[in-house]
Amino acid sequence: MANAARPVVLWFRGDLRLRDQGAVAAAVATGQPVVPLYVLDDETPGRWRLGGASRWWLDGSLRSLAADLAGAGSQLVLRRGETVAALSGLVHETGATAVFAGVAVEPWARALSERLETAMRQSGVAVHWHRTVSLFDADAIRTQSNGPYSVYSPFARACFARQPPRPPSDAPARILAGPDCSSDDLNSWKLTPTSPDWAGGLRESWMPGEGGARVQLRRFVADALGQYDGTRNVPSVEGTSRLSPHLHFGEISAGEVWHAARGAAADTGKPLETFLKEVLWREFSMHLLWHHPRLPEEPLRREFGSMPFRQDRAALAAWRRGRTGIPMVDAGMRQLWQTGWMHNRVRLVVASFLVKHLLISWQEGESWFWDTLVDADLASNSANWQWIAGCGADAAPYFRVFNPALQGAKFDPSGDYVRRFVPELTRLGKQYIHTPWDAPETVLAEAGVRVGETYPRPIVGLEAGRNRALAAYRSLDRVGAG
DNA sequence: TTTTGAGTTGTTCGA
DNA sequence: GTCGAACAACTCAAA
Repeated sequence: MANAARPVVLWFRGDLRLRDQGAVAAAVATGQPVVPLYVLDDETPGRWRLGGASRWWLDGSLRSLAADLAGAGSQLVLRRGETVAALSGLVHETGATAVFAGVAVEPWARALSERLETAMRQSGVAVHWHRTVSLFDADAIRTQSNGPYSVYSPFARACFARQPPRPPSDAPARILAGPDCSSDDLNSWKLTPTSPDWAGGLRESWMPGEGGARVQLRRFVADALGQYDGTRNVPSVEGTSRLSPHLHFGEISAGEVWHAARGAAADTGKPLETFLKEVLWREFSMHLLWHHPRLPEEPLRREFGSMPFRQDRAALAAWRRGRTGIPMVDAGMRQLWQTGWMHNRVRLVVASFLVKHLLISWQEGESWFWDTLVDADLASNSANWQWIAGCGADAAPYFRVFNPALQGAKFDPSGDYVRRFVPELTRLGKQYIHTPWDAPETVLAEAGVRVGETYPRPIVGLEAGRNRALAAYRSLDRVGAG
């Protein structure tokens, strides 16, 4: 076989797109046939294997990618099992001369990259890495003393001071087809639930895939970006970008999001800056995970390791299912359960409630989010849970305890968000929608609400829970941090 | 090396 | 009803 006819393998991981994807462009630029590959590896990630909602999303994303590849004259190969074995097998079968792939930030994925490189080197196959998920190279943003950042603001300043990301590059029009290879049938992976089929709400809410990502980006930039400052905190309004799952699966590049926002919002200075800072929070989370690989498991500030968290299975179950008796918390947890996503503001409220009012460890919340969020992302999930628990980078002071009733009154004053997800309270007016336990009997009767029967009594008093949390935090020994 | 200013997202209390 | 202070001290980043 002449060398020019030998193919290269294009390995997709958290970058399931053809547009503005460096590994795709580089593989095509070799002029050799390209064998695109996705590997479903449930062994390597350990406890961070894909959760249920993520699997549902992945199914749609892979169908979209396969269709787009077919449109370019190529065919996606699906393999299941340990990644290095799968890749080695494919390289051997096809006689590939090189592998092109994106750089990942998850610790297990980084270790995998190293093992792959070793294995390929022994076979004389080159591995070419490309930055496909972040705006900047993992090691590029550094303090003046050449260390990693652990405070967000200077990190963001450093990002803004750098060359902005390059304009997005187009998807290749044609991809030279490789040799025929065996591929799994995606249906055999059973990524979508059947009995029971709990994904109805997900199907209604989302369009996974590169096409869906671009539709969502255009919609956000046209409809919501101009008012982003005000409406992003109002959960009853679609004021946020809702791009998180698309970004997590790499269906759209962070650079393209950056450019689309800049281009469209030249005259909306403040909202644009606020939105770009949100994009940089994602970047900061990746930065933290890169430099602190234990971030998903251990508190960044070690003195929080002795936090007296409680084991309370009943309370944890009530939180998961949205049966705490606190409307704002229950609405958020039910939105998550039904749609695979929760509004950012409400994530803060439910997370603070779990960790502080219920005094249950942030790792429990992290695990539940991991299984139920379509945008579950190891870096963002762990960094944000640590932040709300007070043990992370740049964390909130311990006495900052969100009051879910007050947060509801402030950001969902009409109660529309609560009523959408907590139908038991549909007929309750806005005066008591966030505090039904305070409502007079006549008001409750009129609304058809019986606290303790049709809707739970609060599983913890807001003031009692707050005081218990403050006492627990005060008990920590802050001497000798780190 | 030392110093200085700054640090996502809040709540409560008392004047 | 509104407003400022208190809630703690500590660590980071940069000059």
